[in-house]
Amino acid sequence: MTTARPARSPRRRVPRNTLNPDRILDAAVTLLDRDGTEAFTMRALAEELGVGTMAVYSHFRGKDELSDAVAQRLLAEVELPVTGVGDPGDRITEVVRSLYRLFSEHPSALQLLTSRPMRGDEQIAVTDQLLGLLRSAGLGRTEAVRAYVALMQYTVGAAVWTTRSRRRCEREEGVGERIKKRLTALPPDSYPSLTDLAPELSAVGNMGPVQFEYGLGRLVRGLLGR
Amino acid sequence: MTTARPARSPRRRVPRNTLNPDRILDAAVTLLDRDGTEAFTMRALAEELGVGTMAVYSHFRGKDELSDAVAQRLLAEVELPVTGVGDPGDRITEVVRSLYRLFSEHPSALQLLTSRPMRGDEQIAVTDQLLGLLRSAGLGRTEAVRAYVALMQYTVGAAVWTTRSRRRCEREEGVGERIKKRLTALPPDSYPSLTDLAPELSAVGNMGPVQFEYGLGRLVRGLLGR
DNA sequence: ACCTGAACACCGTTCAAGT
DNA sequence: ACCTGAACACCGTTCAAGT
Repeated sequence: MTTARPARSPRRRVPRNTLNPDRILDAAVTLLDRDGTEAFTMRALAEELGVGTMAVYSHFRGKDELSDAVAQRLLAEVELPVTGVGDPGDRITEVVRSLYRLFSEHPSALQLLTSRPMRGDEQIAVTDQLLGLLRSAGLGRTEAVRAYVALMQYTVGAAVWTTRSRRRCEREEGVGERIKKRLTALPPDSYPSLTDLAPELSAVGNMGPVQFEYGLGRLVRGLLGR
Repeated sequence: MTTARPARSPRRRVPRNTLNPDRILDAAVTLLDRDGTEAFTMRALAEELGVGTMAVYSHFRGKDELSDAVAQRLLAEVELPVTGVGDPGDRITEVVRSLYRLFSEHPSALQLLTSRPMRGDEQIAVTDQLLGLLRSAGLGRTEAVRAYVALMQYTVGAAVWTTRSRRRCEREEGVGERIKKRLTALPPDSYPSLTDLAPELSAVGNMGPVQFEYGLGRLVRGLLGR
């Protein structure tokens, strides 16, 4: 029959070989950045690509394998500073900062990267560089590993935190004002610091990078022991 | 007809008022701790409670409202040290540590707590206490707020990281050995630090609390500037 | 008021079929 | 080999109905 389907899309059979892993990954990243993790659906992805839902399965075993590949591709974007000179502390800060930038630019990458083990070459290169820098900053073997993990933990946490408060600011209007109102309405006897610092607290929402720099700087200082 | 259903459960109509918000929350936490976030389903929850799927909807508007309530209940478990004396740095460490413990004991709470804005009185009390301690440690108004956020970010990140690697250790056998093998197999010329520190790196998986203490100690030191 | 099942619009994925 | 639609077992939720 030629009766039109419920209008989903007037797509006819697409020429063969229009799809390949790269095109799929591009579309996946686009979809993820534009609509977020919960909209990252095999069906939505196929729609984005203008193909049938099952077409993607010819190139990836399933959503899990696809998600792994997306994480890989995003990690490959992290640019490592090649400059071999300079204060180790500064260079550490640089590498970690570029990781944080990745998470900020691709908020949904975060969930992908934190919800699955970090395999892959890109991750390996970053790790090796950081460990080397920490060692050359004078840390012992175990200490360097601990410091590396602490840096990763802080970065992931900062990114999760930032992403969440940014999402909130986008969704609701005038969040800062509302927070301030709620804080100043609290009983000062029970919550003296909270009411006192209401102005500073309500401003914290939209200062992701500044906040990250602050914490990272202090953490590096604490880790390197000066 | 009296033909048995496909055996889902031989449940008959349950007496009224067997359900209440508290019982539901208990079951939700149990389910979450036992089977994880992805198994936390309205249908599974109903099964756990021995009621029909829709029974829960008489007490919560939907899964979102229920999830909020679960997050609330878990936060209420955080015990705040009431001791009003002692080094501010130590007391800060104590509060943050108890937050981390909450996340460790209820891994799935983490996703709940990070995926939605922290509203609720429990969160407020923790925040006020930390801000007060940071101020009494000599930090300025803005600095105290920044330090508070940095501490939260580190805690969330550490919890996410720990949870993930623990899940991985549970799922797969002998992860440490496998990681070590993979690391020592890498070309030492390209990744000198990684291959050199293979023993320390492969041991990092199962030392959550120790690692957390290390990073937290250094972060606090950096934040308080000594 | 509280609990029920059927039904709806989603999801990932299997499978047999088209080209 | 690559792409297709139908179908299956899930999901959250609406709705009319039972008690």
